[in-house]
Amino acid sequence: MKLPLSLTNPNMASGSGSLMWFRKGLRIHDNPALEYASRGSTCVYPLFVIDPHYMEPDPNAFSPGSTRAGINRIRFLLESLADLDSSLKKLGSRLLVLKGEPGEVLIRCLNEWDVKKLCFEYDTDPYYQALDKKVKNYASAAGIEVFSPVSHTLFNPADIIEKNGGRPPLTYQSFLKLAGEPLWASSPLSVELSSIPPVGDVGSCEILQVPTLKELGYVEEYQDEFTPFRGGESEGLRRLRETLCDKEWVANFEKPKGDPSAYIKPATTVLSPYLKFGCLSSRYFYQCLQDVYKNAKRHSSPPVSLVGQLLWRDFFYTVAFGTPNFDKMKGNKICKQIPWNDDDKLLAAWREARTGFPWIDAIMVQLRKWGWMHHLARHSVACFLTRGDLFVHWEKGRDVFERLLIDSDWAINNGNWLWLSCSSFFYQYNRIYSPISFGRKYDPNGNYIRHFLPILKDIPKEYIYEPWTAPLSVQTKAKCIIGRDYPKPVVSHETASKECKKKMGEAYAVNQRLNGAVSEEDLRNLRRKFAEGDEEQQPKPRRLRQKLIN
DNA sequence: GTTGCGTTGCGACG
DNA sequence: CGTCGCAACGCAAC
Repeated sequence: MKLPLSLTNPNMASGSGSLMWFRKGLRIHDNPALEYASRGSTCVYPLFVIDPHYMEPDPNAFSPGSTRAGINRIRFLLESLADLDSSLKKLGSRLLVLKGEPGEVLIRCLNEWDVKKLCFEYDTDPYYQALDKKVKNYASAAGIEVFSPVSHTLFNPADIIEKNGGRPPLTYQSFLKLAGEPLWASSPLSVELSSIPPVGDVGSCEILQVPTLKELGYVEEYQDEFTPFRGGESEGLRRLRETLCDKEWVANFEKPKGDPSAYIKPATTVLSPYLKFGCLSSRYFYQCLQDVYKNAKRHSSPPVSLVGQLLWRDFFYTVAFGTPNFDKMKGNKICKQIPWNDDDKLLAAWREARTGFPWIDAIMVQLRKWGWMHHLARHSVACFLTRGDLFVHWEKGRDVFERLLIDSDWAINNGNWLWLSCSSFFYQYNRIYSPISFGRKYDPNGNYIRHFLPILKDIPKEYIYEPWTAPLSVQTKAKCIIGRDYPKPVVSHETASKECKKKMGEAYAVNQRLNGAVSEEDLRNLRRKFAEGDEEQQPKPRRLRQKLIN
């Protein structure tokens, strides 16, 4: 589609055009790349490339969505793009949407369009590191200036790593010390942009509108509940302003004190998806929080305060950037080598919300339907899957979160799975969240469970966290027979958690003895040892035992 | 080598 | 609601 003449630049031949490449950073406010692209340019091409792998339906995925993302996050992204387009239009521009492999599309655009400057936000994720290198090399060789500022995080991860002698800090406290105050802490950020130069001639490129889910090929889903969180900068800023209204709450926020079972009004800001896509600038958020603190009698501090949460985000970005194979166990220097089991049945039960533990299953339903759940709820299910009960590999759980969360962020998601599985950062594997009592402590009546698992809605509160203990008469009356209408628990928490602790202890001992250089064979030996331990507890029939030995 | 500390465990007790 | 014992990890500072 050709653009209307009014949006093309008549002085193209003699002009200096800029290409503003949006990826994350889907915002107008505090966007240094966009600002630089606009300054002194006769035309600006604001571009977003739709990568079919990320956006188009994959019928083989375990949930509705593409190969890489669940439908809730795709929807959030489309809403963010539509909002960005509408904001750009108010400034005399528009969003140019193209489809294809992003690197190839970019290079075609650089070739065809009048571009002297290529501007995009710097990104530390491995995917973008590889992609950007390719694009940067091409642009430089073509004599195009590349401007790629750090504006997604408070600090430049590379600076922190350099300050620490080339290694990323591995504790939050050491990160805080290195980081200090950000340089821009008390200087004004560019929050308003009054206009953007018009879009230049797009030649033969086929420019699309921001597509709808339907246009991407998604049929109307049977899902009865979608994420209640709408994407976009406007919505992110609205949510921020709404949060900031309650100054008392903002000033005294303490993360661990939040209620994971609160879903009508979540106990946290739910700004994470906006930060993830850069609909909200973390730096602007930081400055708003400092403003509130300045005028408050007292306020909380990192790590538990709201500013502390932004610093956690930077902490994980920094460690992730400075750690090769951060998203894997093998080849990851900071990750304990643990012989996780490979039980796809247990994984599926967890993923499909049929572990038989209502607290765990309700959280997994909320994840599926909303793409968001409270931080402590994430802890509960992550601990349960890995070191707490099922002893399934954290990478498997990470994959499920990465797909389904609307706020899933490569560095933070991997960092938290390393944390919760006691593979890195946190090592007190005795501290296990109980799938029964942890939720009950916040929500004794089980309202959260009743909402997300309506099959259990008439189970009396005495049994709602462990319905398999309810007498059959109670189950009948509640129209929910355990084992028929709702599953029996996949494990006994008491014995499973005890086993997990023992396994973690033995795995830790091997890691210590070999100073982290644990081989494939060492892991196999541990697995064999664990299997023998299992047999002692529950002797298998001789036939089966023979089979195991062979 | 020792000590103190670490965003968010559980259960008992007051 | 807070404190304690439980059992006990690795990292960082000394």
